[in-house]
Amino acid sequence: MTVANRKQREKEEMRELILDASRSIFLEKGYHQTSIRNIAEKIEYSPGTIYLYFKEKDDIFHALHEEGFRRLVAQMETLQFVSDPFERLKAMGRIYMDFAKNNKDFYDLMFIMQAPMNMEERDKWEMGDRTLDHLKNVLRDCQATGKFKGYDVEYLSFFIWSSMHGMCALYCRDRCNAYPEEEATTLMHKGFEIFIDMLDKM
Amino acid sequence: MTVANRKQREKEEMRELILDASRSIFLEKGYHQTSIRNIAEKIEYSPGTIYLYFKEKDDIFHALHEEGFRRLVAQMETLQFVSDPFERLKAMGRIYMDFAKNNKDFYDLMFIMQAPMNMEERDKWEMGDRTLDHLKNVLRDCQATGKFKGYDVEYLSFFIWSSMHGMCALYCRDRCNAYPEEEATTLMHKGFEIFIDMLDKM
DNA sequence: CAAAACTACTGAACAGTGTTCATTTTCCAA
DNA sequence: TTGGAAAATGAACACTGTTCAGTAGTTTTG
Repeated sequence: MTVANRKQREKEEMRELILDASRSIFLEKGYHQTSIRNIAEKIEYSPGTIYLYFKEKDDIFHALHEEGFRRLVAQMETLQFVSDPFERLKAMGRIYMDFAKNNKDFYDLMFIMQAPMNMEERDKWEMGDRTLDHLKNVLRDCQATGKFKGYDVEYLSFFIWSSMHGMCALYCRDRCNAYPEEEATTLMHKGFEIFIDMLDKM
Repeated sequence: MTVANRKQREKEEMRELILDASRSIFLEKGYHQTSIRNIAEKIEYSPGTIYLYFKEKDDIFHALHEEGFRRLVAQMETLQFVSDPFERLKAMGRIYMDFAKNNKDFYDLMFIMQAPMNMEERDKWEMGDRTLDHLKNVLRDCQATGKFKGYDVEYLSFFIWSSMHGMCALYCRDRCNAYPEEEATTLMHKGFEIFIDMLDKM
């Protein structure tokens, strides 16, 4: 049994080794430079070996994608200390946007790229679902205080997520250049302010 | 002179031929299947020939990207018949969203992909700028009627664009699957309704 | 302990990618 | 008709993801 256990653990360690290498290349040189051969070279194994631990390249990115969600969920942890529902919603938005600003590549991988989405249906979005459920719950809490009365939480959550994602996606994909006079982060900050203002008046 | 003219015209025709082939492969099989060799085969020329008309592959996608903007601007034409500024803003949003729904791949190319953005600075976004200016003008018209009082048009336009883009981007990149119970187009429609509702109360 | 079985790993091979460039073909004016 | 310019070619280069026959190392069995 102990042998099987060690094997199991070694398998896990190897996966982690591959993921570490992949993450570091991905964050340093971007998605397209993160090739199987580059990863293999970094961990000093042959390219074929990687396929003994991941079915295909996108599997690696799916794993990193999940890691991204774990990071985001971790950032959201502090929300439990914000008692007022609407304040919690605002804080949630701020955390979401800061995450995109500080983890551009992870955000891209999680919410924009197709690569990690080409998976079997199972646990495709387990982590994403958790975050979304979190948002829906905050909205329901808001509704309990009389805010957002009459709105369907499904659609309202989609709209709020979209508004935040829109700013983050324009940021990640360099469309903020459409405002050459403005700093991208300023646009996001001011955009967020307007959004909050708007939700307030709702 | 006539010979030079013809040469010029033939050059233009060849570019158009390449773009037609590229567009048809792009719309049928997606970005990654649109390879130089596939395009070359379709127009029955060798791969090298394409480089006599486009400096690099992304040049082709930049051209298609601009074509997308011309299509969108064409759709926006009808807006001139909507006299009320706020109604015009709403109509603009509807047109924008319908464009994304009906031209998913073009929308992706225009607002999400990096490919056509890797260009020299010149005329990178000439068409995009025009659309954005259009939005800003509509917002200024709204302000002239007392709506959106006190908001900076720069930031307000960014926020409004972001909200619309967010829904369209989640749609294009299959993140609407986060709502397995809902049809993606329903989400967009309902999301847009909430957005309008919100702008109304602003 | 030796042989057989199993596992981990390799790296060449396949089919594809964007891009370049010496060579050939085509065109047109003198 | 000929010579020079313009246009087109396709092989070559350096990559990509992925597969798989073969090898090396470890474990189990006789």
